Amino acid sequence: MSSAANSYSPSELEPRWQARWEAEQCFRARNPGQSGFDAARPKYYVLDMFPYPSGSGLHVGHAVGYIGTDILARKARMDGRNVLHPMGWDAFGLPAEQYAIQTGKHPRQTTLENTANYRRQLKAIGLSYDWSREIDTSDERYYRWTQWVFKRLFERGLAYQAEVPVWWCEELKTVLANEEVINGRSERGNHPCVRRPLKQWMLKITAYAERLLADLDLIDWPESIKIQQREWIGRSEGAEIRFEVEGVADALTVFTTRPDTIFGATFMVVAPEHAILRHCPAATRASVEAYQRAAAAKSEQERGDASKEKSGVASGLYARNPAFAPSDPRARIPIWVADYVLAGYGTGAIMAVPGQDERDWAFAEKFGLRIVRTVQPPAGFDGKAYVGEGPALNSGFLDGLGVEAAKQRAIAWLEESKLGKARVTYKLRDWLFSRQRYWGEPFPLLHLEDGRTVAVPDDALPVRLPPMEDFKPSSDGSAPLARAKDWVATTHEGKRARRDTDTMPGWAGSCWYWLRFMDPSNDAAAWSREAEGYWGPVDLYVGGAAHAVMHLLYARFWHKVLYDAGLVSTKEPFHKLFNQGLITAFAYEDASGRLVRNADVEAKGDGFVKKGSGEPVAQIVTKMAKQLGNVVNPDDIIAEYGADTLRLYETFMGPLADSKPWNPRDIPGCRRFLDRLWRLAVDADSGEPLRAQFRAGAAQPALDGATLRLERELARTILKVEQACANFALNTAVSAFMSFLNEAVKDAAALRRDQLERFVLALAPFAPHVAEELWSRLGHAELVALAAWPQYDRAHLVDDEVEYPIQVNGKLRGKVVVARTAPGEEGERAARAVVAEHLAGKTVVKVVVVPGKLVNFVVK
RNA sequence: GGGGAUGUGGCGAAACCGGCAGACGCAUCGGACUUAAAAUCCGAAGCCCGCAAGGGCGUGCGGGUUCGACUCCCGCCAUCCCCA
Repeated sequence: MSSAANSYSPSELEPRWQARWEAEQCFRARNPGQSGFDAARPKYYVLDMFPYPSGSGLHVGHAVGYIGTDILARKARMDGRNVLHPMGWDAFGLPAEQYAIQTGKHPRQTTLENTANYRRQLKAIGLSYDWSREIDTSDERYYRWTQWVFKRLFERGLAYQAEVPVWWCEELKTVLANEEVINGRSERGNHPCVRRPLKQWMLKITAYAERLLADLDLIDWPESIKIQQREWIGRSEGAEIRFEVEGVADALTVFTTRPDTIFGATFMVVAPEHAILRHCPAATRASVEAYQRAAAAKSEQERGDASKEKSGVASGLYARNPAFAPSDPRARIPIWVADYVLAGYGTGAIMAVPGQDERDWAFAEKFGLRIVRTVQPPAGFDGKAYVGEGPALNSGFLDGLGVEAAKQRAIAWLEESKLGKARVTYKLRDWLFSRQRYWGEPFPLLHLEDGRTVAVPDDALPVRLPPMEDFKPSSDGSAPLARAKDWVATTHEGKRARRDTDTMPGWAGSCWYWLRFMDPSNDAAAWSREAEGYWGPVDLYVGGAAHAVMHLLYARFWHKVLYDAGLVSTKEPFHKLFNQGLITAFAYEDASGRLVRNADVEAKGDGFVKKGSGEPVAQIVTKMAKQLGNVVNPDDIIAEYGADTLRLYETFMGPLADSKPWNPRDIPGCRRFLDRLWRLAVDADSGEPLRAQFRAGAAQPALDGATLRLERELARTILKVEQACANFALNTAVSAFMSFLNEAVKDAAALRRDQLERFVLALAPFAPHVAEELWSRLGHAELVALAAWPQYDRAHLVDDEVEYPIQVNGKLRGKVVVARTAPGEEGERAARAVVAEHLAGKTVVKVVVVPGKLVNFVVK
C-alpha cells in the first residue's frame, strides 16, 4: 500500500503546473521589438486549424491533432526556437444561429459560453498555447479586420454581384445553404427544395486559378492534397467555338477539349438554364419549359451522374456546324436540352461528338441521333464511343492526323476563319460569398440611390451586426438584416444610402486568421508588416483532411490577393501541411441493425450484450457522433487518468495521419507507464521527494556494465524521439520511452541521476506535467518547458558486436554474432558454420553479404 | 458519380532506402507476493502439425520482378473518408 501523500497524483499536480505556466506566461511568444524578443533564435509558427466552438464541447478526436502540434511546439521551444503556437475560435456560422432560432438565446451569448468551455478543456489538456493571442472571429475587434480584408478584394474588382441559383425551400420559406440540403430536400424537416436565382455576392477566385495551381509546387504539402486541389481547379485546354443558330441572332458558343472532333459534332446540347432557349419555337416550348422545371429540383451531382439514364428534350432549334459548307446537309444539327450539361461550367453548351464521347454516345443512342466516328479506333475495338489515340477520319482537312496534331490544326483553322479560338477553362467556379443569414460578418458596403455600390471607409469599420431578437430569414428570401430598418438606412457623403444586408459565409473568418495571430491586439492595422515579415509563413499547419479543398483553397486565394496588394510578403500562407486522421469509436448494433448506446452495452465473455436483457450486440467502428452515444469527452479521461495519460494515449494510438479507433481498454497501459516512471524516481512510502540515489550529490554508478547499457539505450531513445518528431511518427516515440523505462526498471540501481534527468527532458513535450514535477523534484527551479533538449554521445549509438541473421535461399536458418570490426570473410566463415546442415549436399551458387544487415546463401 | 486513402496476430500497431515480420501497448494464459483480492513483479504467446526437437504456412486476393518483397510493378477484392 503506497502512502497517498507521495504517490503519483495527476489530479493534484496537473492543475498546479498549469497554474504555474499561466502565472509565468512561459508560452508567450514575443514579436520583434517587444521586450524579451530574442532575434538570434529561429522562428517556428505551428498552427492548428481553429475549431468551431460547438455546444457539445471538444471531444478526443479534436484533441489528437492539438496534442500532436503541442508536442512539436514544446519540442521546438526546447530546441531553442521562438515558437508561435496560438489558438482561437471560428465562431460565426449556422449552428449558433439555428440554436438561437430554436431557443431565442443570442448567438453572441452561446458563443461566449462555448468558447469558455473550449478554452477550459484545452487548458486542462496542458496545451502550450499563447493565450494572450486568442481570437474570436465573431468578435467585432476581429471581424472589423475581416471586413477590411474583404475591402481589399472589393477594391481589386474581385467581388461582384450576380444572379446565381441558390437553394430555396418553399415550405420553410427560406434560402438554404448547400450543407443544409441533402438530395434536394431540406436537412431539417425533409421538405423539397429547388434552386432559384437570387442576387448574390461572388468572389472571383477563378482569376487566381492558374496561380493557385502553379504555386502548389512551392509548398510542402501531402501529394494527395495537392492532387485534390488540382482536381478541384480542373484546368483543361481546348477551344471555344461559335455555332450559328438558324433564325437567331446570337451564336451559340461552346467550349471543347476536342476541337479535333468538330466534324463529328452531329448535335448540340445546352443546359436547361441556357438563354438561347428563349428562342424555342412554339411547337417545343411546352416540353422545354417542363424539362426546365424538373431540372431545377435536381442537384448538380444528380444531374452530372453518368450512371443515370440520360434525359433530354429537343429544343426545336438548329445550329450550323461550321466545319461543313452551309449547303452541306451535314451542317444542319439539332440543339437538344439536357441537364447533364451544367449552366455554370464552360459556356453551358456543348457540341456533342458521340463518336468520341461516352455520354454523347449514350445520349445519341437513346434519342436516335446521328453518330459519326472521326477518330479511327484500333483494329478489334468493339466498344461504342472511342476516346483514345488514333488518326482522324471523316474529317476533311484533318484526316490522318493524330489527336494532338489534329487539335492544333483545328485551333489554327478556327482562329484563321474567326470561328473560335484556343482557350483554357477551369472547373473551378467563382465563389458564392453571401448568405441571407444573421450570424456572420456584415458586408462593409453601401448601396446608393444612384445605383452605385461603395465600400464603407476603413475608419468607419467595423460595420457591427445590429442587435436583433429574431434571426429567421424572411419568407421573400431576403436576409434577416433587412428587417433592421434603422441599421439599413444610413448616409454616405451626405446622401441617403442602404447597407448591404447579406453576411459573409462561415469561411470568411478563417481566410486570414493566421495573419491576425501574428499581431492580434493591433488596433491600428490587421497586422503589422514587421510581425508578418517575421512570423510568416506558417511553418506547420495541422488539421483534418476534411478541409483538403475548400478552406485551404479559399485561404490560399485570399493570401495571394493580399500578396498582390503588397500586404503580405509570401506567396503562400502555409509552408508545410499535415492532415491528422479521424478518431473513430466503437458503437453497437443489435440483431436488427439498430444502434444501441454505448452506455447500455457491457462486455460479456468475448462479446458484448445489452445491459439488462443480455441480448447480444455487435461491435462496429464508426465516427463519433452524439446520436450514437459514443462521443468521448477528454474531461472524463482527465478526471479518471490525468491529462498526461490522455496525451500519451492519443499519441500512442497510432500515426497522427491515420484514422484509428478509440479503445478505452488501452488507456490504462499509458497510465501504468507513468506510474512505473514515478515509482522508479520516487519512493511513495518515504515521504522524500526523490529516491536517495537520484538526489543531487548522491554517489553515482560508474559508466560501465548495466549503466553503460542504459546509457546506450537512452541515446537510442533520444535519437528515436527526435526522428519521431521529424517524421510525425509520435506513436513510435512513446514506444521508445516505454522500452527504455522497461530496461531502466530492470536495472534501477544502475541508473544514474543524469540519465533520469535526460529521460525526463525528452519526455517533457509528451507528458509535460509529470515531467515538470520530476524535474522540480530533481532540484531544478526553472521550468522543464523552457529547458534545453537533452544531448547524447553518438558513439553510444553503435554496438561493439553485430548480430547477423543467416538465410539460406531467403529463409532464416540461424544467427551469428561477430565483432563490429570483424572482416567480411570471418563473418562468412562463421555464418557457414551456423547453417552447415542446411548447406550439406547442396551447391552454394551465390553468397549475398549485406554489411550490417545479413548473410544469404543461395543454394541448389 | 468523381476524388483521396487504408488493408499486418484476438485488438491498437512497429518494421529507416528491398534485408530477422509482429518492437511497444492492450486483452489472454501461467507463476510470485497476499489470509484473499486489487495493485505490483516475473514469464508465455502469429497460425497449423508435433509430447518435444523440429517442420510447414503466414502482412486482403491473384500474378510478376529479385538472392531476398509488408515494402517495387500489373490486375482484382474489401473498407473508410471527402466533394457533390
